[in-house]
Amino acid sequence: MNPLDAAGRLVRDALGEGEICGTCGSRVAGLCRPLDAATLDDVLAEAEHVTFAARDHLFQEGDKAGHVFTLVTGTAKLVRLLPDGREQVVGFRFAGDVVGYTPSGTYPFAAQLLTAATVCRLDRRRLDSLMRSYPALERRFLDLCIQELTATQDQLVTVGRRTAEARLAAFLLSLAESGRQRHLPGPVLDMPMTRADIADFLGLTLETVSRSFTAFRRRGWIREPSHGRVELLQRQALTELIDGDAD
Amino acid sequence: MNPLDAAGRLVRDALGEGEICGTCGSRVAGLCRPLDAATLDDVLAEAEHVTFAARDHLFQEGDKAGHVFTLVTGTAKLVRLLPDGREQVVGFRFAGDVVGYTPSGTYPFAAQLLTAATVCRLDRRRLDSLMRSYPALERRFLDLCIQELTATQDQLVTVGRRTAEARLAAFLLSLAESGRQRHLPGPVLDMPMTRADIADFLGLTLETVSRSFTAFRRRGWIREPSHGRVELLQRQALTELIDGDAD
DNA sequence: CGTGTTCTTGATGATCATCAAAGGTGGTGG
DNA sequence: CCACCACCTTTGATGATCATCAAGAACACG
Repeated sequence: MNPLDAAGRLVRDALGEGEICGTCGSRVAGLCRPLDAATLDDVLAEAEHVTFAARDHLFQEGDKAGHVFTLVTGTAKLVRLLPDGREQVVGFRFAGDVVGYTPSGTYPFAAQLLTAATVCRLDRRRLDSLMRSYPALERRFLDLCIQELTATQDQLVTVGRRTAEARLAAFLLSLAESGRQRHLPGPVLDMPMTRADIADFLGLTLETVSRSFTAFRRRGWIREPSHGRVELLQRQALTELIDGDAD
Repeated sequence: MNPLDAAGRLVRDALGEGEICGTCGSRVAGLCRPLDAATLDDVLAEAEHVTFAARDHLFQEGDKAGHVFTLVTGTAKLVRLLPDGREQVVGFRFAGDVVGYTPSGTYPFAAQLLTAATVCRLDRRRLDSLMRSYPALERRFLDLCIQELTATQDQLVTVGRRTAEARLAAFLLSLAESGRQRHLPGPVLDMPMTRADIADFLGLTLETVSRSFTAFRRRGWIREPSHGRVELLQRQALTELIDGDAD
């Protein structure tokens, strides 16, 4: 299970890819797909299409949960804050993923963009009434949520029981899996997150992450052709590190 | 958020407590409450009432997900296995909690009992057809799942960013919160898990957990009147450890 | 071209894992 | 009822992993 994007991916897979959104001209949000054409129009009339700059927040932890977002382009991190100001990244979200659905009144984490992005934003009350009309939509969210729960449990295993290098290996492989799920071809992966973001995701310091990257590079396991990109040259080695370095 | 039992607790809170199950004579499973009397009878006719011994498994990781369980009495741990045989405990479940709902075909983790237990077991297909008839039931599961997701994210923060003692403090406080939610009065908490179970939950070794318990005892923060019980004498100190020791 | 951010690398030390052994507790059967 | 045994817990000694502190290099951006 891929801790990075199981949630969004599930919707995407279940709903099909590559659809063109009648309203915003980009790939249809995972949310809309199970609706018939008339209702789809209805929903999309309500959905706003907004652009954000890198580092903007879609919402802060504790904000009133007024919207559900779908990333059309760009990447975001989901962050929980600690009392002392440090952060734990609880997940990353990519183009096509749904962000910010919660039945409670406030968001339990912040969503901050790593890149400039365009999002489809749907009013929360509108979605709730849609869910009442279309139980299939609710079912979709349940499936999505359980996938995400499973992914978070996987991440708990990684953070709780693996060495620094094994954690990074798990991260890189999940990043590759995430790209594969989005049908992104080619061996080179986009990696818009900084070493600090990765460290906050893996429960490490940025120095340790950097050293692990260096180690992988020196061993010829990965290549970084440019800033923000990686290529996995020895997946087998990364996999063995995860399975074996656990003891 | 309490990582121990948010899932079960939510259902319990939403559905009320202390109901007597017409079929099994014990507190009604959270699942059944939103149903009208006729349907409730219908469901309970299908539910089996089973007893297990301590250390029995309700199911193993990867088993076909044939049933949903509600703990009537007893405590269970939810466990993911690593390739080398070590475990990560992803949660604990107490009387009244629901265990083992997953939309996928197999359980993503094992559920092993810490104590002897009685459970209400409901066939998965039966539940699915019920959910089709009663969207409110599905909604219940969605709320429950998001609560559990939030709890798991909290646990990720604890395991990823806190010291050994702060992790144990967080565990003890969540145990107390869990007892409070179940309306268990009195200052002394049941703690049926071993040091090894706690270690596997917190991403530590059992020795480190034991040393932290000893440290708390010496400082007068906790008391263990007997095996399997704790009393928190200085919650304030435990809370400050969590908030402050994070840096 | 300069400035701020990110990344790398090194030196040092703290936290926690590991290895080891002994004391405690509960359960079982003689 | 006692004794034995398995399991759990505690405590100590040692060392590895990773955090911290520090400084310089590479890079992006204006």
